Amino acid sequence: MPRRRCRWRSEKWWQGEFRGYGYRFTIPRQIILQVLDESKEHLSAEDIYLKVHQLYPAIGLTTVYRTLELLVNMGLVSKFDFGDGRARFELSPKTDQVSHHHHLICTNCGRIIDYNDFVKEELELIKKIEKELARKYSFEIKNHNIQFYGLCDKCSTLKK
Amino acid sequence: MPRRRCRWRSEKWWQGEFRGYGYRFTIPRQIILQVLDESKEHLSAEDIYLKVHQLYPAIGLTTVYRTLELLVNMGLVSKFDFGDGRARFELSPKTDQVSHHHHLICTNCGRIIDYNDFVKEELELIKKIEKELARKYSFEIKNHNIQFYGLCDKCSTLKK
DNA sequence: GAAGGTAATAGTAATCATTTTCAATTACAT
DNA sequence: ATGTAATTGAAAATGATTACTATTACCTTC
Ligand SMILES: [Mn+2]
Ligand SMILES: [Mn+2]
Ligand SMILES: [Zn+2]
Ligand SMILES: [Zn+2]
Repeated sequence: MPRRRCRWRSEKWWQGEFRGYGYRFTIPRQIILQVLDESKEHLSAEDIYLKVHQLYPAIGLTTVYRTLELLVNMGLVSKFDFGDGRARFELSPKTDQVSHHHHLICTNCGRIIDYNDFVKEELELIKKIEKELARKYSFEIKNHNIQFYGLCDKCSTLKK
Repeated sequence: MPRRRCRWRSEKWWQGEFRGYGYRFTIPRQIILQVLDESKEHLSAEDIYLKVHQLYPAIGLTTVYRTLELLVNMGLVSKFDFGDGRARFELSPKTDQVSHHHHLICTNCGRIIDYNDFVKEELELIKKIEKELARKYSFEIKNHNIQFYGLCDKCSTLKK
């Protein structure tokens, strides 16, 4: 019978990331990562704050913003703008079970659909583009953002 | 010798668009379009306001915002978010001499590079994706947004 | 061409996501 | 256990965008 390590909050692998960067692995940071890890949605800073607040009411909104910025810089979290005036966050693909995907955004109801059907082909093209642009513009690509805007099934039929 | 039509402000073709929609082609709208037409940059609402203000000081910032929203809805203008907290605008590709292009964004200095080297290939892939996603998710794609983040030549060498 | 009705406008105030400030607390190497 | 720099939370500031309201421009009808 495997001995279960006694731990109040699960010690995910990313604790090591923090140490590597010389950052402290504090309770707010743990909780915020936990919340991100447990959600499949595209949470805003305030969404995250509210969930965090349930687990640990002492944590302030400012800390959520600060931590998210840190996590984005560390590459653990991706930040998106879906056009509704607030930033959205999700755990980065490499981070976990989450696979690399892109987004469909309904401009009517705001629904976000993750898709990764074509991500492989997209990534191939991107890799090619990346090389050429690096040569032509001496531009060092670190990241990309691909999203499609339109109408989801419900909104599409509704408009007819 | 071609007779030059006497006109104070050039009557661009988009005047027709307005009438088609049942909108008035007012002076603020003309000036704002003119400013967009004459600029190759990616202007924020305030950038536009300042330029407009030089030509026609009576026009207010609110009108700039309202007009931009209208123009975006009409499809004459494209709105972008390059991550610096303010929206950026440019005349839509179909509109004019402007060709369809995508953007490279330097995350260090904020420089924006237009490129259209691969846009053709990208658009082919997009068209394909579009069809499949429309089938699979019943999602009606109207628009897309592709941008690359990284370091421009200057910032790239600076960091070494 | 004048009156009436509606769309559009300018200036102001309000909103709201995000940052900044700063004193108090905490993690953690010693 | 202690010292110290990193981190935090509350409050205030910021800054882009939007809402409100009175005024104006434009178009239609007489
Ligand atoms: Mn997603
Ligand atoms: Mn451009
Ligand atoms: Zn929808
Ligand atoms: Zn740069």
